[in-house]
Amino acid sequence: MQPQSEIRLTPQRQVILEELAKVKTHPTANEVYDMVRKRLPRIGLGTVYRNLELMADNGMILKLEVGGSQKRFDAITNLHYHIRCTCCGKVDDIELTAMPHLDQLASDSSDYQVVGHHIEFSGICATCGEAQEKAITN
Amino acid sequence: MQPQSEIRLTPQRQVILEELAKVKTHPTANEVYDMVRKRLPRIGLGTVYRNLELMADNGMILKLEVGGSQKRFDAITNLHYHIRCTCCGKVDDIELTAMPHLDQLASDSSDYQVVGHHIEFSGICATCGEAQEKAITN
DNA sequence: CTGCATGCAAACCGTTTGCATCCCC
DNA sequence: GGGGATGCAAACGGTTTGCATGCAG
Repeated sequence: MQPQSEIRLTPQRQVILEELAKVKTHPTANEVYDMVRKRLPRIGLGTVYRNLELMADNGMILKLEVGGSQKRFDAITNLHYHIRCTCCGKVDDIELTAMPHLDQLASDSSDYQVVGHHIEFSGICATCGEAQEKAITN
Repeated sequence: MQPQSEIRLTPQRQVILEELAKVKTHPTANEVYDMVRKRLPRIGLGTVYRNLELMADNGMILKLEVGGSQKRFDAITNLHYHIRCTCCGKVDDIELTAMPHLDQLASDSSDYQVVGHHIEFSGICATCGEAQEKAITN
């Protein structure tokens, strides 16, 4: 997770990093692409994918492999957990103290070299919940 | 999670269910397809996808939305956790007592209606670990 | 007879990759 | 001038879907 090797901070990479740090959501690669494109209209989608991947490998950002078909990215790299709306797919942080000791338990009860864990809650977000209620009362 | 509506148990569905129950791994849709095809050579991949989805909606099986690009399916539907090999993608069960109370905590600290959670460990499985060591000592 | 289920193939979507060009060192 | 980075477009892998046919109730 620590930097493997210093990577050159090209304008594209810098903008990707800045835009990612700017939001508290956990955008997909495509959403990052849209954000970045406003500042660098000629950037290619491939470049965004390549650099997100690269920066995740370097520990500069976090690649969230959550449920749903798309990967999401996070500028906050310390251990924290997420909740995903099963309705709209939105992903939010969950304020829950990290439980790094779980890794030890998992290590004891398996023949894996455990490197980490992630907890993903699922639920209905406030927005989708309201929409549902409206649909029912109609 | 409880059965929404009884679904008809066609031969295809029965075979899918049986084959899924037979293995302790967590096969992808394609792996299920391969298993089922040995008994029903003319079954279509679309049918497998449609029925896995349907049976998951009915709570008859579990759809695992773990990291990696593919969904996996599990005949064991009670709450339990998993570990995924970051090297080969294999998914195993982790013997760790379920912590259903986490849902309450998440509920308290968010504006979601929490419906559940899943813990996914990541690590290197025994097979991949050995392969790595061999590669180094060579 | 009607409707759901199937097999098949084409479409789809997110992601990756090959390649020619560009730019920094 | 050389090696990595980029833009672009084509390829890819997993999944979904439309449609004609089949079969159970």
